[in-house]
Amino acid sequence: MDRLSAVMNKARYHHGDLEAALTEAARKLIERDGRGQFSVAEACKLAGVSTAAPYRHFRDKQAILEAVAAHGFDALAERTIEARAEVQARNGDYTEQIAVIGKAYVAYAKDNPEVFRLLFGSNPNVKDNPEVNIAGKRCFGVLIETVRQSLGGEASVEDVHRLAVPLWTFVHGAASLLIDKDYHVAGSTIDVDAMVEAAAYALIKGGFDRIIASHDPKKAGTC
Amino acid sequence: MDRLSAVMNKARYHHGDLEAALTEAARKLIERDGRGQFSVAEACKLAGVSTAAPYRHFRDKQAILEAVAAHGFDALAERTIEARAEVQARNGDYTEQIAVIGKAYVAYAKDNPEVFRLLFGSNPNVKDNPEVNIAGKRCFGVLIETVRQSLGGEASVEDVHRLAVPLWTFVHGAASLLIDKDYHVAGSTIDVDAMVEAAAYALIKGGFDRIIASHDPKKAGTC
DNA sequence: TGTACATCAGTGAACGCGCGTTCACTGATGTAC
DNA sequence: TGTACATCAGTGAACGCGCGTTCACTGATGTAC
Repeated sequence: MDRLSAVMNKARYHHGDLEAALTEAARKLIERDGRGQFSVAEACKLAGVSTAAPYRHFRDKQAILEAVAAHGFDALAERTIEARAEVQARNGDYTEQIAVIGKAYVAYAKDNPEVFRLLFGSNPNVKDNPEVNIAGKRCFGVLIETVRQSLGGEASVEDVHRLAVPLWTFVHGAASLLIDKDYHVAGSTIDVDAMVEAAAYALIKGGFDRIIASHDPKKAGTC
Repeated sequence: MDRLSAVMNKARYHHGDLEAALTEAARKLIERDGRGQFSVAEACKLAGVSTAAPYRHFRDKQAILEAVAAHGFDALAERTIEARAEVQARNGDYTEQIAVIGKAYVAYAKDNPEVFRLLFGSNPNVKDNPEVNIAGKRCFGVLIETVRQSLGGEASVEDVHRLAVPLWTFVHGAASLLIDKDYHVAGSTIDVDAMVEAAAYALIKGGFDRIIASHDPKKAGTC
């Protein structure tokens, strides 16, 4: 009885890991209503605490969003690594590894569209947070690493980026247009997975390096 | 004096074209603060009318956003058409026309990032509005038309889409990553224009059709 | 083992704020005669 | 040309609402003796 009531009081009073619980509640609500509709009060209701409780663990609302974003980047990185590992176990084809990373990226966006928007969109800009920024770099690093291996050990950082950035660009465009339902204007059904795979082959083998190398990367520099 | 005071009274009282003035004010504010921060009250202040005035011309706040979006699609279509016309005047190279449409798309996004997000993002979904939807289709039609010409008169709708959709996908990814400052994680400077041009050539000439044709568009259909 | 006390994660009520929208109204405009 | 009147685009004040955040507080936990 003493022990039981102690446990129940603990359950009622000291949450144990309210920080994690609130982050998860926030993630769920963002995914349900969109990041623009997310409110601290609702996250509190879902976590079963008062509206003042979060401020023991988070600076403000923005800090909660940043925690969700950091976890989101971790989850995205994990999915691409897992997808690549499956291909690695079967064979050593780097192009296939790159294609499967792209498909995993799109699949993550499809499964978590609102968190995906939080990760890559802006306003509020969650990427200024150092932890989020590091998690994002780690994410990009999965592709970078694979592209480097595909080009062989002697490839420079610039060479790796020259291929990795367009690959990312295509895959990100596919994920964005898919979750934002923009492909609807095309009016026809689109097999995004097949398209991503085809684009990976086209960009890698379709002479992309040759063509982009003929341009001076310093003229008209944007971004 | 009678005439002058009449003009001044008119200026003070009957706006003339408050609908257009409010739409423009909304566009400016969205571009300045982001669509999430846009408020009807601020648009009224900028247009110099009371907060009740908009409801003579717009159903609600959402309707104002829809008006901005319809204009945005028109402006985007105009920019791509203009860019294409310049190339058409010089030569008949369809690949160059396609590339320049892509660069115009990215340039529009760079110049109007928040309106671009309004056009292609979601929440609130402005694309359900018929006028916005039609304007969006007209926009996509510029690329479709050019791709059709590049493939020759006998190309089917499916063939045209098979090439146009990946081209759009790449360009949209470039625009998104650029305005959302996501290329920052790459850490290196990126010449987006050169990349878009190179990708257009790679996707058109790099065997894209051949590869994507080897996949069954009906299996694992997404979107 | 028992007691006193510092710590700290919660509560519940309240705040100030900005928002979208509505209301009864006012006065300028256009038209019929 | 002048007058009466319907129309309609504005005003100004107010509403109800949900929000992020703060406050003094309470009571459970962990520790020193």
